[in-house]
Amino acid sequence: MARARGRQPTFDRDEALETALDLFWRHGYDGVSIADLTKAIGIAAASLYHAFGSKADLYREVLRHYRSVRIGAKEIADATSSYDAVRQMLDRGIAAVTMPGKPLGCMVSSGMLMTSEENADLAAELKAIRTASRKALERRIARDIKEGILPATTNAAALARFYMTVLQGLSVQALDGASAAELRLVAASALRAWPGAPSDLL
Amino acid sequence: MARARGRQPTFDRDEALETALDLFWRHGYDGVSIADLTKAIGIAAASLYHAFGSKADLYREVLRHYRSVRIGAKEIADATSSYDAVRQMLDRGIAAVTMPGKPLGCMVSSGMLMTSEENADLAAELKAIRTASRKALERRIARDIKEGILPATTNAAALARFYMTVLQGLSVQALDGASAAELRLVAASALRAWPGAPSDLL
DNA sequence: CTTAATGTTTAGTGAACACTAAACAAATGG
DNA sequence: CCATTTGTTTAGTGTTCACTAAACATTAAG
Repeated sequence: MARARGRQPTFDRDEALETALDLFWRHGYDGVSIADLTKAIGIAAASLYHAFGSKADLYREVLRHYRSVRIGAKEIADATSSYDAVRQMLDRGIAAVTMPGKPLGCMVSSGMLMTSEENADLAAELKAIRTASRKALERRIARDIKEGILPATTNAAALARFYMTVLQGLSVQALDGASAAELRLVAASALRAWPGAPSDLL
Repeated sequence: MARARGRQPTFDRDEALETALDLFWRHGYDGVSIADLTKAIGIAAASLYHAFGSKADLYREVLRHYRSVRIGAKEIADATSSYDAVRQMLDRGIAAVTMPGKPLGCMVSSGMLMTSEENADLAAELKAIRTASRKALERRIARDIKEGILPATTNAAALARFYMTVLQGLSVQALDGASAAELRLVAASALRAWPGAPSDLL
């Protein structure tokens, strides 16, 4: 496999994606302009379009890169138990929304929640990602119910939705300045609602 | 008190605020343009500026109107118990984010979470509202601890933050299409984490 | 009726928006 | 060297952005 034929790019595509990730993560899709991106990356607008297609396509690629580093449907399905899946999801979620040197919050949990109709397609893609995670958790919980690990009276859909609710709320809390330690206490509270979790009083 | 001196407005100011509320609620601050507002209200841009000052000022007034109809720091402080405050907060929150005929989600919980730096001041005002609610709940819980209603080992700050986290997550879930009934099950799960709540297994 | 006050409209401001045509630059293959 | 391929730049496109100056319209006070 020889080198590509034409002129070589003057910028590192992965570095540019990281730069775009930082901007989109920090300011959201609407809050970042093409001018912001080209200035931060250090290229002309035409180069950015040549490399990434459009602003929406760049956002999609940034989002794919962002998601590849964190826990998703696959990790949930592969967890040793649904309780462990939830614990891991919350732990990793907290780490993700409070990473030092990175923007606060989560691009998926807090991204494009309210946006114009012209960006409705991108918002729908984010919503689909959130829904897929919830469904994966629901399936993992249902499996534990079928295997008798969780009581038969457990409502898998409701329990999965509850922990997704907490996860999404954690992103808002991080954006409002909560530390990882404070969020771990929140996660601990949430885990007290797990079916069969010990009550500390009475 | 006689009538005002000059020409009478041709539009109802409260109706205009309601229209602006619907737009901002549905599409967020960035997702609504002055052109959107003037078209929906049915007035020229100059009239809107004459009546409301600026887009940011209009948003502030819309937000004040929006908040006046829902539970805030005062209702939390006046609740008969911190548990009741939390239960009411979740119940009313669910009703607010799933009101038929109204936009989904909550302007405060899901508003301006990621925005450009030029709107950082508005985002900070929303953050301040969220923080004030959390602090009010924390004080209400601390009072119940001091009065012996809650165990002395209870962490008021952590518990308040947990239920604010759930409340903010509920808004995302509503935006993603969850029904009020589904969200009530989420709230029920969350209340199982209350100190001394009965565990349904062992 | 005149004056003052207030709200309206038309018609615009300059700036920023996402995006692109066209020419130039640098690389490989023959 | 020449052709081809690819990425670059400059210099724009038309549109939309939030916002406003100035003239006109309607009201009450004097």
